[in-house]
Amino acid sequence: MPKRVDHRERRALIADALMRVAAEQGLEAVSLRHVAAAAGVSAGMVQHYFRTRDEMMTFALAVVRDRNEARVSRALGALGATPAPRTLLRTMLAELLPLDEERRADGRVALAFLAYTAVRPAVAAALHDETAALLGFIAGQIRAGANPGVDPERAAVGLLAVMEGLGIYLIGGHYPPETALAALDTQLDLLFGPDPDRGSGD
Amino acid sequence: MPKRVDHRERRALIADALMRVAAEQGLEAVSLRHVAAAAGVSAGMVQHYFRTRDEMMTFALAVVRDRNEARVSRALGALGATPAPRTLLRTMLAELLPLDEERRADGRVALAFLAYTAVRPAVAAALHDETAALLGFIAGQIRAGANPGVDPERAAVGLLAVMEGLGIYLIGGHYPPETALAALDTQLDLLFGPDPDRGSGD
DNA sequence: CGTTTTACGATGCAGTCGCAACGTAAACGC
DNA sequence: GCGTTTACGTTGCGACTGCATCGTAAAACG
Repeated sequence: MPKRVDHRERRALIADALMRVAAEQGLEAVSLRHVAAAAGVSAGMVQHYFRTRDEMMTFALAVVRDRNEARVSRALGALGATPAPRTLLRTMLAELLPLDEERRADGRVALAFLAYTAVRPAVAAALHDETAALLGFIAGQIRAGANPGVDPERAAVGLLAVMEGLGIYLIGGHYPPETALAALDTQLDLLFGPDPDRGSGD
Repeated sequence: MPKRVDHRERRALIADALMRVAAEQGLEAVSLRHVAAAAGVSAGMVQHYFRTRDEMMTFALAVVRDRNEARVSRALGALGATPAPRTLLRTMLAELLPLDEERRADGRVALAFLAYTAVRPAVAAALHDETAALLGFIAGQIRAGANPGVDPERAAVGLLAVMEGLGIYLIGGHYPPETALAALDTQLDLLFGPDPDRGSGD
């Protein structure tokens, strides 16, 4: 048994198991023993890499955020340089929507963490900056390309809220992915005017 | 000690304590003993009115929904007969937003239940009809008063998602109530055109 | 009056929890 | 070579969990 192991790899392995447990049974089912079992390792090993459950949770929360960030930057990277603002926003927001089962699973975990942080203000504070930055970015894109007369800051808040809300309802299975995408495009139509690349309807 | 007590009253009392616990510490802190302590009664009494924890949870979930419904119908009732669609929607959606601490507390509980039902599909199914009905109602209002060219169904999905998303960010404290209200009004502006009753800005 | 029903409070039990403590085997530093 | 460090696996403890059970007091019913 080698003495030197990659800590990051092990922690990622465990966090992965944690997210599987959380996605299937919720955060309250996330215990040392459950996560260890899901990862196929001993409880002692989990304890070796995360000294407390809180530490494990915090790490997993960071993983969730990193995954989303990676998804977005990958999607945006495939877009080529200087895409149109509308295209950029649509790509980014659609990527953040839980449209397939993989993202739905991640979405369930993210939702669980949302409720988790809602009663732990100290943890939640770390997310404010992220939202503010995202809002600023979206506002910039809107300013660059949207109809005159729309307030970029306000429209950005609305657009991000649409994405978040659509995600919630998708996770709950209240409507199919197509409905969410249609609503997203409708929202973009409202801000940018009808998309010339798409028939104004379906 | 009277033999005859109002079961509904007792259950409401307990559910109220449950919601206080859930709002402050999350659903995972909701245990027989905690709820009993918060309600100032014995654990045995809680067990007398709710035979299982699940039964208690289900009841509390219903209470959350009833509260929102009551809030909305009260707000709409104060609006007089046949209000303008835009006014009606704005009143309804603003009422559902967690703008004050009372609604924020309820919102935290609702968010916790959202994550709770996300891993209990059977419970979640009951919410689909509610969303569908709400969507239908909103679409009707949009059809009645919005700009021509907007698809009522799609716009309804977007509008409801905006409300939900704004609520999430408000609960997280990502921005103040005014920002959320401004975004809501901006959204309504997009659908109905600028509100003549309000200066197109602040 | 007595009996039944309702409304609890108290206790106990099996299971799970986080976490500390301990033991051990393997690799590195010397 | 040997001691130290790292990487675990195992065990156990105290606290908590949901829930069943039991006892009891009081009101309703006959």
